[in-house]
Amino acid sequence: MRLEQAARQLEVLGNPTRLQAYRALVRAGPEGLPVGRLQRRLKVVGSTLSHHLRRLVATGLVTQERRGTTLLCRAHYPAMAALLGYLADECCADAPAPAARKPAGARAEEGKACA
Amino acid sequence: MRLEQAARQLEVLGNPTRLQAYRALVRAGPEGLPVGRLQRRLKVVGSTLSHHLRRLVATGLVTQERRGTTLLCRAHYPAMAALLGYLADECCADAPAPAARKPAGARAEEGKACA
DNA sequence: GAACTATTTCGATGTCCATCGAAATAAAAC
DNA sequence: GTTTTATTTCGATGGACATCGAAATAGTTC
Repeated sequence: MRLEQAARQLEVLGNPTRLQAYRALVRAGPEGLPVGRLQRRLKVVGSTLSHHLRRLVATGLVTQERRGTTLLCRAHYPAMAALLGYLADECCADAPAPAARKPAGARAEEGKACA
Repeated sequence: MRLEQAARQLEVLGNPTRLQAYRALVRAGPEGLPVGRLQRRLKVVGSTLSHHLRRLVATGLVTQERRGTTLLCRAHYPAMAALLGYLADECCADAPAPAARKPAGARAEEGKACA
């Protein structure tokens, strides 16, 4: 059921407002950004942003940490790496080898169209 | 408005059935798969699969080509690469350099957390 | 052109989601 | 403890989507 998890994360990233927020966090790096700064940057109503951040956190793409009165948000990079890997890995895994037989134990590298 | 395009593609991939179909095509490699084979593999009603494929094609993630009576579907790898790049690129671009000043013209490589 | 296979379009149904404003909570400052 | 700032929860609204079965279309074969 790994597919379900990936689909959930992709769906969460598939909303323009959420994608914008997530990208801002990715750009911000390990220091992250507080909710308020995100809100001002994206020009979105607070309650709406809160809703979106909740979904990002729920799927493991973003983490939050209290910092006094503000809430610090950070992109969770391992989750991003896993998701990208899920999409890119096994590319052409089922493709018939163009000419040569794949040697046993070797990953099919020939014909990789998504290099 | 490149963000809108990326969000649309992510949202399209964010449905389990569609993600399954897309992954099957990615695995299949450049040869692609006909609709009927996808249908049997995913065990999904024909009309539903047709609906999903239409969305994958509409966002440029999949291409189709008539092959006699069957319709051949292929993952469009440049689109996938562009989407993955959109997510991964500019990681930490806004992050303050930890110690050294970034030399002018050089991309901030230090602190890249998503390597 | 009739029969057959492959795929799509249509119409209907139920569900989930984005967005907002107002009110509620959390934490700090005074 | 009251004021102030930061963020969330609540409730409502309008719109989009997934799924299905039945009927329609495209293309092949006889």
